[in-house]
Amino acid sequence: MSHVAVDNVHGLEQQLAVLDLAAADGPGGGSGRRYIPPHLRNNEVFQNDGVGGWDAGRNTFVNGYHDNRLNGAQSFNRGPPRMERGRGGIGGGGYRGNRGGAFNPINAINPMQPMAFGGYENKDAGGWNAPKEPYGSFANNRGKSAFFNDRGGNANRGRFDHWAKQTPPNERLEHELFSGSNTGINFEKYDDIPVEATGQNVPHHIDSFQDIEMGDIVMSNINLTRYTRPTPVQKYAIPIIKTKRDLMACSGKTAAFLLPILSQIFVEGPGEALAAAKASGQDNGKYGRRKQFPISLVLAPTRELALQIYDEARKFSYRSRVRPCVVYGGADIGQQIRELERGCHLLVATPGRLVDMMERGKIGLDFCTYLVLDEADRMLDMGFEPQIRRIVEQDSMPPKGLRQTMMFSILARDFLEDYIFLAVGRVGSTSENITQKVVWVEESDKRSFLLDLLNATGKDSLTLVFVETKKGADALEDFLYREGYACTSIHGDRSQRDREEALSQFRSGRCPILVATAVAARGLDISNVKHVINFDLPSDIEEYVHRIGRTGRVGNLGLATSFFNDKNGNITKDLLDILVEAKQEVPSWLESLAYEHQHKSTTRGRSKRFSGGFGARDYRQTSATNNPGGFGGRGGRNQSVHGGNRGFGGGGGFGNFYSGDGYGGNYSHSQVDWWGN
DNA sequence: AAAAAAG
Repeated sequence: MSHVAVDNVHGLEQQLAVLDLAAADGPGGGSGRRYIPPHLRNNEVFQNDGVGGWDAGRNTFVNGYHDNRLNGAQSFNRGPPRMERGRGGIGGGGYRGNRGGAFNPINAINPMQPMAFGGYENKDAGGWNAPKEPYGSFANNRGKSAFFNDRGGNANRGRFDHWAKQTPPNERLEHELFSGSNTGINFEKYDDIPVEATGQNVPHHIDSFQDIEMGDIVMSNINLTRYTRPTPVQKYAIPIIKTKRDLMACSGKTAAFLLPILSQIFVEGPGEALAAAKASGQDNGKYGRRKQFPISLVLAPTRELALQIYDEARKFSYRSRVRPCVVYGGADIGQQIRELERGCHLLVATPGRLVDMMERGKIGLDFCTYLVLDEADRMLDMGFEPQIRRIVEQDSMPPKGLRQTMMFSILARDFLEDYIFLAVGRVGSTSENITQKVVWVEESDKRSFLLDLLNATGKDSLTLVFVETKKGADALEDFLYREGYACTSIHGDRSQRDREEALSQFRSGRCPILVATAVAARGLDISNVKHVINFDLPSDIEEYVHRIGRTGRVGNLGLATSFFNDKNGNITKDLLDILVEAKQEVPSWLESLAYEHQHKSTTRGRSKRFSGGFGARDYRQTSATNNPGGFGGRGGRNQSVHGGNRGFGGGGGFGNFYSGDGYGGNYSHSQVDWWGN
């Protein structure tokens, strides 16, 4: 049980200190001279249309949600969601509420600053624009009273400020949540990671968690998790999200979005969502009781990842009134429904189960103003597009611009509005803290080669073995088991219970060898994986990068060994690129193979997802065209720009994204996978 | 010739 003194002295001065107020042309500025990456150019915000998004409907807010749901077409009339209200800044508009205002020089002042003038004099804007920062010095009372006045006398509304107060500690829960600590993290490595943010009015990044006011609850939980300093993504993402901007980032640690979202929820309270949930509780509809209206939704591609995010959310919402929930397939839905019914403010979900829940009337997204798509590219690859559109666009979720959307991948800008693009160099993928080895191993030799590797590995270090098929995973696990190794496996044909059991046995070290399919490649954060073995190489380089990213986490050293043979021709070139980029040893045979392969294959098609209307192609085509400055391109080398998660070379800056030598030659990724998809 | 996710 630890007590954390949160030093509120940091408030405004600290924030001002980190703001680059003087530099209108700097990262915080909005000068027209600033480079606007092509993927942002068509954004309506830059077209100065001066039409205020929901302004038209602003006065028609009717202090309730029932009305809105009946006339779905007029969703703008439901009144601005929470995030719009405090949008403040000076000069009234607030960033999104006044699109033309993006070019107003006054907005060059960083919106992160909790300014309290502006919204007040404007009667019309009053309630929404008045900051309600309980932490911001002078914003306090005025902001709140304006808020209350505007809302009328709904009793529920008045309670929101309690959400910023810590609830009493619970020793047992605290131990459960925080005892598995992260140890041995080499944070120094982080400081080398380059980050580039593009977009209008990019808030200044923070250098420590104390640099931005996140409130007692969040700060206390940060301390309990022993996160000493923010990762590069967090340094940038936290202020961006706190200033209510949409965000697209190549990679993200869960905390990069959870911390600022929770912090905002604590500040702003449940708003309509609470009222709606309460009303729903009294309304025994067709499907029974209680529809929940989460304030924030996090979508993830795999069940295990959803679970992991949920676990993090539980930590960061400890001692608060926010109740996180998770829903995913393969588990008892009744149990999940009962959990939901106990209250759900932040929902983590896999798409399929969420749609199910929505259809059962258990979840309403009407007041979901924070949407996170984790591993969005992966979800689209996996064919979740219809379900995601169903969730995001074809139901009651506030439209973009009225909600805040954070996406960790570079696809699907359909869902974003006036966003900031964060390009973050990777830690622990192709960076130098992973030693990547590629060895030529014929199919028939793989097993014995694997045994050699396992024998050479220390008994207590974790080894993750990737195979390409579920069948292959079972077979290899059997084999290893018969050979006397403590191992387990995870793949999509195993029951959810077995999957979770396998993961926990692996994590705990009871089974230090895990044989896995792609299900375990992304996002899973298992500390202490010393060795990733690609028993079968994937056909997609992105998948490769994610797999090896399971080792060398958070600055630790890791080893990745890949078995290569003539079945892996399709990945040769990209693999070579990755090795070079990460300054790894390149076997000479791989180099010559890549050369041959390049001259063999002539026309390459595009994979499905490039034609999916998500703007992905636009981005990819253009992303390599310009170097926004500061991170010199590498010129000459033909880097693949494929895949948002292929950040930037370990120490090499931003070469492969903004190669500076034009689009054409950079587009080298094999667009057709092994199965011609 | 596959994996993932709803059941």
